[in-house]
Amino acid sequence: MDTGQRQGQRTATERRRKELLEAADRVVLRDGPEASMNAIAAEAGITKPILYRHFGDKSGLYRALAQRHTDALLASLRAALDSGNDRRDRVEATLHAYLAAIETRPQVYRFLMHPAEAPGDGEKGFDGGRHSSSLLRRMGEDLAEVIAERLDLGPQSQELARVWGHGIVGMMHAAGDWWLSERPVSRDQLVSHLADLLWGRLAAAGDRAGSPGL
Amino acid sequence: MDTGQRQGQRTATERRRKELLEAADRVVLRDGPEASMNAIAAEAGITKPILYRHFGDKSGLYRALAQRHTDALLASLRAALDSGNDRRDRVEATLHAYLAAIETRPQVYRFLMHPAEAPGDGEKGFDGGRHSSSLLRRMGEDLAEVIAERLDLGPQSQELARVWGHGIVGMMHAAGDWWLSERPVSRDQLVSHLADLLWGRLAAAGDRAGSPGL
DNA sequence: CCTGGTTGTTACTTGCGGTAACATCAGTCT
DNA sequence: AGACTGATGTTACCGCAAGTAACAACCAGG
Repeated sequence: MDTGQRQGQRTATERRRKELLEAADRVVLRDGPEASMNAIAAEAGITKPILYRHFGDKSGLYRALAQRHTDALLASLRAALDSGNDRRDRVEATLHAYLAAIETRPQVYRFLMHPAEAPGDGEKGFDGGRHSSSLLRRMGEDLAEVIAERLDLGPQSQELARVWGHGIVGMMHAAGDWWLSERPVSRDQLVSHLADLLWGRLAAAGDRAGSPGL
Repeated sequence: MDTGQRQGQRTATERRRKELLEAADRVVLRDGPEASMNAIAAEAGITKPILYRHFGDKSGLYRALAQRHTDALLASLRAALDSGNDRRDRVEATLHAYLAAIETRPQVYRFLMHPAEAPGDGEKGFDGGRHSSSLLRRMGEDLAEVIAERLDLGPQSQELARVWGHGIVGMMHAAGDWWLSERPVSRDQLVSHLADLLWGRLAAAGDRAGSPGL
């Protein structure tokens, strides 16, 4: 049996792959998501074809790269969802975890939201809005799952949970993106304002005097 | 004085520009945002350099192209915000307007959210998350403005309005994007679920029996 | 007639993603 | 030992897209 050797080879290739991913990571974090395959190969001390052997094409590399960061971020969000004493605490902790992540490593964040899709990416024509980063989708689905399993939402709970999951994630994302680029308020304030929004303060607020009303 | 002639030239070039934009529009709607400058030029019956003379570079063309659609969409959203009888009606009408737009013209939607940024796009390095489409930002700012001028939110109303504007827009966007690609529910249901979320039903829902609580 | 500006062209450069063909070295099978 | 396998690595190339000269033609006004 040659599994002994096969195993050795296997782990060796995987170690190599990991090294390549780390090199790619450095380059992407330094040069942004538009980093060329040549640049990444150079950083790893090799040449292009090797990258292609390991990852197929650019989007393959980027997917592998994205998954590591995505997994890490999702784990921290899940942890935050299990912390705190009441629901508001948990929601605020999760928002904090997300915002802290994008604040401390904006390059990673930018990369994750912008997977730099392959130019010739399969079917053409009416394919709807399939552009979005898979991170948003995964976060939305994960949150939906948590909501569905922990909250009692009556008959349509499945649909509701998914809509809310994606909606809340989108809210967090867009607000975070805007906040990151302008920093008009502190993180604490941002979190608190977003939680207020989720707690229905928009519906409860009074119309301004003399306005047509909202 | 040659202003007469200059004016004539001026309007002529602008008419030409408009024609070029319309050709570009057709191509982008047919081939997606990755349409090449060559293809666009061919559709317009001319060659590349003319496009470059009019729009500088690809991102210039795309910005011009995006602005037309963005303006149209924003106008329809503003109209929706002024319709209806109570606040919930108005919010639902706005959600409907947005979702109807992306539903009936997904290619336009995809293009707007994905401006296909120029490869060498200016400053490098730590530039935070400046990736996002300008449409989201404009919608967020517009909504913030409406909220601030119509709602009485106490002392921090400016901050609150902006956070909410971007947050709500992000919620609408992410939920819409997900919905467009999976179509798990009807548009009416989606709108109603999202409005429920904004109306604080997440905070009000009860914990499921036996769950750790959310 | 000639000069200046606009419209258009062809032909080029540069840089990217991706691939083919070839060389090499390590361990395995007989 | 020597042939076989399979991974690592190379150079050199293809095709294509963005962007840029450099040149040709037309059409005013002096």
